[in-house]
Amino acid sequence: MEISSHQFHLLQQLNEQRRQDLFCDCNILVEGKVFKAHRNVLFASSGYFKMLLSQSSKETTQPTTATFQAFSPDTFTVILDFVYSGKLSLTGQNVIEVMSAASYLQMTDVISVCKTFIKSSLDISEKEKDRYFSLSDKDVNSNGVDRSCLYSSVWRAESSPPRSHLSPDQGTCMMGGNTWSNFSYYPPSQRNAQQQLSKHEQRQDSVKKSRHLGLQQPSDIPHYKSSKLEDRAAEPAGHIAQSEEQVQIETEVESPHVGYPYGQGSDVIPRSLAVMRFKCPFCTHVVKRKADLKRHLRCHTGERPYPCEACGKRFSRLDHLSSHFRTIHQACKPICRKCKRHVTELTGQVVQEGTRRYRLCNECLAEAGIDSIRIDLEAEAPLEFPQDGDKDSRWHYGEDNRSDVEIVEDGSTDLVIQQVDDSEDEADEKEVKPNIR
DNA sequence: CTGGGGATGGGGCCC
DNA sequence: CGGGCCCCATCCCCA
Repeated sequence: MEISSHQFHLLQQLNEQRRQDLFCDCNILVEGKVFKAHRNVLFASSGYFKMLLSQSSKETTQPTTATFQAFSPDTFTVILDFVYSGKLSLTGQNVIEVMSAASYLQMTDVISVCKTFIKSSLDISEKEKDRYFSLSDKDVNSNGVDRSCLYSSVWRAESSPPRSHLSPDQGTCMMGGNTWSNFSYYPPSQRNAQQQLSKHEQRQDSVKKSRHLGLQQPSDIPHYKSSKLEDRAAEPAGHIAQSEEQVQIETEVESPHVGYPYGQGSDVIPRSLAVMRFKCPFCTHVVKRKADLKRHLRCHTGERPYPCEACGKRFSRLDHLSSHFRTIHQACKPICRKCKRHVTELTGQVVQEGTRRYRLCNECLAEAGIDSIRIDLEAEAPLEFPQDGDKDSRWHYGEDNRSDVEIVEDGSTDLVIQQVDDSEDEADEKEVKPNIR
C-alpha cells in the first residue's frame, strides 16, 4: 500500500527544517549570502553537490560549506526553493540565469524546465495568431499581472509542455494537478545527461579564452558573448520588462493604410495586409519567421546541437558546422594556404595536421621541407560524423573539446600529406560526413 | 602597433 | 520547417 502524499509531506517537512535551520549541515555561500540546507537533499538533487559532497571530508559532524560566484543569491533562492518544494519560479527575466545555474549545478530537470519555458515561448496558438497584439510598453505592462510561472517539479513524459503562460490574457500560472505536482525521480535518460554535464564540469578548468566558444561556462550564459549581445544584456531593466513578454506577434501594415495605431482598430486590418512578426523575449530582435526566431534563441540559450566529430567543437547551426568542416577538415579550397595560388591535384597536395587539412602547392611543400613525410592513410583515423538523431540529447553549455583539439592540432608530429585528388576527396566527404550535404 | 586574412557567428531569405 | 547559401560583423592570429 502506498500513501501518495508521503513524498510531498516528507519534502514539506524537510523544507520546514531548512527554514528553521534544523539539522542543516551544509552552508552555501552565494555572493556573500549564506543559505543553509541539508547535505542529503542537495546530494539527491544536484550532480554538482553529489560530486562535491562525495569528494568532501567524510567527517559529517562538521558542516560543509560551498561557495558560488557564478550566479546571484536570487537565482540560488529559486533553485533551492525548487529543491525543497518541487516548484520552480521561472520568469522571462530569470530563466536564463536559472538555467545557467542549473547547468552549473547539474540539475537536468531544472534545465529541461527552463528549456521548455524558452521553447514554449515559440509555441503560439493559431487562436493567438488571429489576434492583434500590441507591442507598446503600455499594453504589455497594462495587464498588471505577474507573468512568472511556477513549474512543479518534473513533468511526466506524456504530459505536454506548458503553453498557457504565453497568453497575454493570462497572468500567474500554476502548473498544478497530479501530473505536475508529483515529485519525480530522474529518468534514466536524464541521468545520462547528468553524467555528460558532470564531464563538462570536470572540463571547466581547461576552458580556453577563445571568444568563439564564448558560452564555455555556465556562468557565461546570461552574460552573452559578442559585444552585440553584451550591449543587449546591458540594456536597462525597462527594456527587459518590455521583452519579458514571451513572444509577441507584431502585425505590421504594409499597405498605404499605415495610420492604424497600435492597440486599436486592429480588427479591421485585413489579414492579407498584415505581416506576422516574432519578437525575441530576451532582446529587441524581431524576425518574420518562427524558425528564424528559434534559431535566434540559440544565441541566448547557448544551445549548440551540432558537434563536429572531427574536433569536438560545437555549433549552433548546421550550416556553420558544415562550413567549418569543409574549411578546417576537408581542405575544400583549391588554394595553397601559404602562397594563396590556385592548386590542382597535379600542382599541390593536401596536408593534414591533426584533424586540420589544407592544401599546399608543391613549391611551398618543398620549401617547408615536409614533402618527405610518408603518407599513411591506412593508419589514419577516419573523421567520422555522428548520424542525425542525437543532436537534441547531446547539447549542453560549455561542452568544449577545444583544449584537446588544440593539443592535437598543434602537434607537428601529426603532419600527414595526402595527394590532392578531388574525386577521392568527394568520396571521402560522403564517407566521412554523412550528415553534411 | 597595424593591417590583412581566416574563422566564426548571426541575420535574411530562398528552396 | 529545416537545410543551405549569402552577406556582414567581429574577433583572433600573424606577418
